[in-house]
Amino acid sequence: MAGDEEKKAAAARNIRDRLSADDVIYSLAELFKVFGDPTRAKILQCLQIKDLYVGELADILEMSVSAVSHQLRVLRTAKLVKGTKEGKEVTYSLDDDHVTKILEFGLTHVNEQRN
Amino acid sequence: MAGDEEKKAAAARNIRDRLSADDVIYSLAELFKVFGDPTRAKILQCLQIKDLYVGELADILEMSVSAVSHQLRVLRTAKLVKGTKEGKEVTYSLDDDHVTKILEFGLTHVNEQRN
DNA sequence: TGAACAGTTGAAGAATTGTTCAATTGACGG
DNA sequence: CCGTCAATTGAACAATTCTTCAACTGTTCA
Repeated sequence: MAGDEEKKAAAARNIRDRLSADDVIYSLAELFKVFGDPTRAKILQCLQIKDLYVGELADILEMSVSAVSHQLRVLRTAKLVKGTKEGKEVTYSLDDDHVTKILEFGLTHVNEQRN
Repeated sequence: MAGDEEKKAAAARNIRDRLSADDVIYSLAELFKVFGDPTRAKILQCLQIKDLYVGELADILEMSVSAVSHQLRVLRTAKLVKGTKEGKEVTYSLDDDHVTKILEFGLTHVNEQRN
């Protein structure tokens, strides 16, 4: 059949047009990528409990201050946390209402998966 | 002060003990990592619309069948999609109630961030 | 001023990731 | 059985990621 390829292409276009715009998808993936690292997930969990400064986070996670700081930069760039300088220390806190919900949701999923 | 270091360590331990167990955190990060790639996010969105077989997905995403298949393997491993062989074709569908909600949630977040 | 401390930054290296290409498996029709 | 089509797989490669180390900025306090 001759128009077969065209039909397939039209069907593909139909679905493709219903997806989110490319830049939205990229932002979405970017967001999830930030959550997709154990260190960052832990940092976010810590900050759910209370605001903390970098040295404290390093102690809790048993990691170098430098490593923690690098990850905090990623979280800052994603606007998920913010740091405010207080004297020598920089205290970090969650900067986004969604963080808690997203983590919660993921945890629910993971726990259910575990049965 | 001598007991200062000990106090800090105790405080750190206190917070650390309230975090999710390490393997839970790892699973959590692993889950988000799967969502953290544009191609996979698109595949999931496609399968939200309707079940599709590999060739169709390749057409929609304008990618090679091989590339799509590799990503489907990742999604399968994460138990987010499942494939069922029907003749020569393998039809894929979402295998998890949470997928839609997680994507939805992420999209809401991304859209709000955009203002 | 300068020593000590908190944090950030950049370069470097190992490890992981996503795509491509070629080879392979498995199902179907002649 | 053979050729074809759909899909999976493994090796290879470039690109990205995460941690470490060393150097640096900036603040405090003596």
